[in-house]
Amino acid sequence: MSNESMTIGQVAANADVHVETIRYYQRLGLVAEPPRPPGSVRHYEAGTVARLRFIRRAQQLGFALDEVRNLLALEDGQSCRETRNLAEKKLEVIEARVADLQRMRKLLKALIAECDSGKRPRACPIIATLSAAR
Amino acid sequence: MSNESMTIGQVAANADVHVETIRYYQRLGLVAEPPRPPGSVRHYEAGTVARLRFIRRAQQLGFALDEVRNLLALEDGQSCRETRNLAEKKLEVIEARVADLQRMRKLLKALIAECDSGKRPRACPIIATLSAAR
DNA sequence: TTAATGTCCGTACCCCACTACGGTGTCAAG
DNA sequence: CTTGACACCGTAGTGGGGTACGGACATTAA
Repeated sequence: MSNESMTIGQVAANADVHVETIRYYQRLGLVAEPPRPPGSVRHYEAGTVARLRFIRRAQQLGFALDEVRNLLALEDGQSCRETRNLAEKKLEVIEARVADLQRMRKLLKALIAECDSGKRPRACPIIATLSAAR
Repeated sequence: MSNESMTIGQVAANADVHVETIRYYQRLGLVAEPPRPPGSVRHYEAGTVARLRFIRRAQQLGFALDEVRNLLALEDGQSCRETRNLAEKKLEVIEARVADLQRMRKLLKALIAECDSGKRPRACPIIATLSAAR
């Protein structure tokens, strides 16, 4: 199934992306476009599937395609330090986002509880609190 | 500075968004467009600034404008019970988002730590992990 | 050998969240 | 009362990340 040579459709099925997405990535230079044998279709090696999975995973980690391009560039360069730095920056972004969400979550929970207690003023106090300048 | 009546430019400066963004939100119905006095410009009350800050904040938390619209409905809503239910749904959304981010965070942290441990085989563990078949 | 399915390729289109442009109207300082 | 910044308004363009379309060619199952 994932032998030496696959069609783009087989690659797509294996990597769980659409054919058009592969072509899109080729246009962006994230995936190589193998030469087309005259009078035939392009043949892809199994490594392409791994590369596509790499892209998907990196995206799931919050990397934009532009950042993924950098990660892919490091794949050959074996520069672990640079890769680590990219990952660390991403980690900071994610942690800040989590902290923000946790604050909002806490607030929502408290406000829902307050709603339930019935001892609220006239208007629902939820957004009044959420809207407060931080 | 944030008195009774402000121009759209003052609102924008206070909320740290562009004037055009306010107009865009008005087109989307996220922000009300006050009546235009004949032969004059529109006047905004200070609450608009809070509303814009709320939108920005919710966006930073990863809510799309469409979801923000629902959040804002809490503010505009009259029925406390409905409001409470919306809040509870949003709480679920937030908790799911936190869980997602925590997964990313954990993975990234582990990978960074592995990088730092120096006992890495040959290749960068981050690249190796991203490359691995799922 | 022929019909169905898949590939190739360019171009166009989609959604989202803005951002820019350009012409006219309003306002306030000098 | 002019000048320059700002407001108004419609329309168009941008960037990210794809998705859809359509005609010509290739491959495969029947």
